[in-house]
Amino acid sequence: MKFEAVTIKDIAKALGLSTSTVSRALRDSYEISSETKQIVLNYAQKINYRPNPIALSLKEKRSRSIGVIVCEIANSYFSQVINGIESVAYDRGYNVIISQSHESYEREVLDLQYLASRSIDGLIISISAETKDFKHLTDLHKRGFPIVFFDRVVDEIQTHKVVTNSQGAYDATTHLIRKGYKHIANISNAPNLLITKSRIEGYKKALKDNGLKVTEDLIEYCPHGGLVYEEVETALDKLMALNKKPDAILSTTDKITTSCLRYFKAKNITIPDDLALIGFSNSELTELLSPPLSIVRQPAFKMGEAATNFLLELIESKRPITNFETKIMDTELIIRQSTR
Amino acid sequence: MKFEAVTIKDIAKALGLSTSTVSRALRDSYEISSETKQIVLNYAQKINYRPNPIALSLKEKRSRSIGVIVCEIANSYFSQVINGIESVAYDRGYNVIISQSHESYEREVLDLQYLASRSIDGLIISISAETKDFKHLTDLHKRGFPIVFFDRVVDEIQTHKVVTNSQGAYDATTHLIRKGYKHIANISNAPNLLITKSRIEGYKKALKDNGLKVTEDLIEYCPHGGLVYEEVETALDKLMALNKKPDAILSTTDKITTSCLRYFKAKNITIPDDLALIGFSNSELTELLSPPLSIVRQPAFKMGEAATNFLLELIESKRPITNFETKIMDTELIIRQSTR
DNA sequence: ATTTTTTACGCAATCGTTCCCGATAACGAT
DNA sequence: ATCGTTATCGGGAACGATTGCGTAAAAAAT
Repeated sequence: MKFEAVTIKDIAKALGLSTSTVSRALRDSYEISSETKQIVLNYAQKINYRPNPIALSLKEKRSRSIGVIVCEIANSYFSQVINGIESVAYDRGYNVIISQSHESYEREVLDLQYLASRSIDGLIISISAETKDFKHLTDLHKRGFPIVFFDRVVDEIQTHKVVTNSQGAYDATTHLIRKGYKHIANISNAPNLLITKSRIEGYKKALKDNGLKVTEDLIEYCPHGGLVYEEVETALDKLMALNKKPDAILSTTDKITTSCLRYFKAKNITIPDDLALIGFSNSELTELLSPPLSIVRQPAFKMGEAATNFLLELIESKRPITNFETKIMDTELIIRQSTR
Repeated sequence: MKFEAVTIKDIAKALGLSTSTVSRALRDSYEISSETKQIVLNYAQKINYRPNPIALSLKEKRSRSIGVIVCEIANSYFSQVINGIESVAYDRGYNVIISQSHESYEREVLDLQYLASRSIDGLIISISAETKDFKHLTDLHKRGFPIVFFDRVVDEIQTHKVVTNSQGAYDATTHLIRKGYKHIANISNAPNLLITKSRIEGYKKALKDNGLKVTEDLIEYCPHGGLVYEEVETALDKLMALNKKPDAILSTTDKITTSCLRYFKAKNITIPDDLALIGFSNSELTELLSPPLSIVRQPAFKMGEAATNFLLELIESKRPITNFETKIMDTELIIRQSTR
């Protein structure tokens, strides 16, 4: 069942004009008499004419839509980022097409192929935890395709980026130390990711600044970003089996944080009595959890806005941009009962 | 900065062929000799040719993309539905463009205008809580535009729909009654929505079936679907100010359920000792909440899949479909400690 | 050897829109 | 009366891809 819409030709035929005249009348060109304009405008209004965006895209070589690739939209952080992206895009007349990589490199490559063949004008991406090879991105980037990274960025590609700093992990760790915890474990995303490195760096620096030793055994990674519960379970099993068990845990992603909570609940480990827990999270439910969770919150919405502004600057710039910016945003530390 | 991609013309020119030959070679037409095919295929591969989907869309009068309008994607239920939509759409070679109404009628109309002018082949929508006038939808529908409703459907538009039945509210209410609660309040979405009516119907039927009286004072509505916390607060204030205070609460949307929890926490009302709470929710954190929440869970992912299959059937059907189906799906009752 | 068929390709229209050129008329200036 | 100017509009190419139709040469049939 096809849906036939009104075209400029229909108007032209009905009014006995040429398509050029109708087109110009609709665009309020000086070349068209005001009477003709009125006739065309009235008729277009009457039959509810809408320009065909596809024809326009073909002509203008731009689709006015941008692609977004994230691992999961059913994740508070990413859905908030997408809200930020959408709000800016909407204001500037762009469509947003969202794809999910589900933390799979293969799927990310497919998503990109799917989006990149000119149906989008630019891309905002947070790479999957699996992604170690960036050829799919560098290829596009080298050919001048506008890309902006956020959250999980790629170091070797020179473009605009939006990230949070290592201060969040630093502050969280410092907070734990001040509360008297001494064996602070860190459970993070895949080790190849820059945000993982950055957050572990913040964690380590806080330890050193407070005269505590860094123990590599206390650092665990989740290669799939905690998307599968079992990898968090394995990591925590290892931590809990240590001779010197941790007395506090810092988790550096949304998904891992709640998985930790699930684990401790299953094992009947009481927080914060047996163990303190603080984690990165953008969920709005953390204060309603048992116990209310101390968290590091990222300015997700603002990060989405910033990334989109960056991308639209790249897309709409007349000449190639070589002066790239990395926007580093502050996190917010919210102390509740899980670290008391 | 524009991004120039390879076209069929570039291949034709480079190989000294016509565009038709190249096109046919790429489509493996029988009219082209196997040697020519090989040459074209190799060259296309080498320069990484991708057909321009916009040109194809213009020619075929279809964009292979579908629009989705929901109130919020940062909502467990809707993000899970979107996952279901995406998985089917992806398999069938369709793009998904997501818009959020933020429970605003005005925004919903704008979103629709934005999407509908032929850049999408069909629409999957759950209308906003504010929407009482359906002209924007009926107009499109009358012109043969494929629309599928889910969750918040529109009665007067004849098309495929995907909903859950009133059994969820019935089961939840029955469960409360069995647990000995006698004054069960109901706090729901906007009264104009069909799902609100259906869920209240299930609630009332359960009361009657168990010999309890329906008290209209115990039913409260949130005109904005609980998107603003204050309306839930107002509703609960009213319920708590009743002479005969409720001893249990049934909330029928995700957002309202967690808002209830937030309210009771703020007021130091203990669940389930002071009051029992059961609510519709698709959040994965409900079992980690304080207390673990009894919930009615909707098969969100499956609903998204079903809606998409319906829509693609409408889109890809050769002749108009007049035999519309409403798929009614079962909810799942999960009992935890908030109703003990 | 001639006709017919097959093979393998090109031409040009098409989708809806814009925009570069022309074209035509009216009008004033010379 | 002729020319230049201006106002107003139409023709047609272009965007990238597909496809019906035409046609040359080669192959097959007569």
